[in-house]
Amino acid sequence: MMEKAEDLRLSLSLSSSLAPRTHHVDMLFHAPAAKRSEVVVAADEDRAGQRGGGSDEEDGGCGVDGSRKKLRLSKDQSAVLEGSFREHPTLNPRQKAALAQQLGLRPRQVEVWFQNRRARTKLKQTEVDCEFLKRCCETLTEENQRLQKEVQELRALKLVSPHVYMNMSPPTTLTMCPSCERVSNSNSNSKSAADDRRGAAAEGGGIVCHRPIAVRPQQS
DNA sequence: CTATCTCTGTATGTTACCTCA
DNA sequence: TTTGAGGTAACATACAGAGAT
Repeated sequence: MMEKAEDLRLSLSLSSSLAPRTHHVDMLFHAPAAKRSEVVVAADEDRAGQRGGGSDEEDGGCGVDGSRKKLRLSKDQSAVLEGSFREHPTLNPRQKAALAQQLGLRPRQVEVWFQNRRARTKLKQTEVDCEFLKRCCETLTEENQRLQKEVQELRALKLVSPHVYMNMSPPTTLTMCPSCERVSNSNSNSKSAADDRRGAAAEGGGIVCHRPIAVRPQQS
């Protein structure tokens, strides 16, 4: 694509003329050849853009001193870009060029806008996901506290009045097979939760697969 | 067919600039 | 007028995939 030795020298001099950006130079030394040429092309493209007398030459790209001037996109430009993004979050080269021409921007600017827009979208989604997981966590914590409390109450009841304990209805809406750890709703199947408990107790610890029993504190 | 190289596009993180309270 | 925070355009870097050799 390019003459690499010349390019490397050129890019080094260009980068040193830019604002202090040490790893730019580092990258030119450490990146594979393909990356170096890519960087050079991108840099040249931008400079060509500002030199080239495009419609945005006053505000696009970097100034002659290497400081980068930031273009503020107009409301109309943003609206068009937004609309385009909604239709397709990624652009093919033709769409990019067409959009750039329509908006009076350089294709590179359109490309950058789409990159940043995708990043913003992803960030927003991450925030939403994070909120959702936080709520899940809170719900589970509450549930856990509720169940712990229930366990304590049952332990106390078992000590005070074992007969009541053995004949009471299932204490929770959730049941779990202790061996396979499947959870299901109770109250719907077994003829008697007390039977289950007795059965489990009879089998010395209650390992009865697929036979839902109420979650119980371990016997001590 | 496989390995390697090159190019291109995308994702992600960072920097610099602008606006506004 | 100054200043700090937030938004965002521009840039840096790593990586993946496709095509060529």
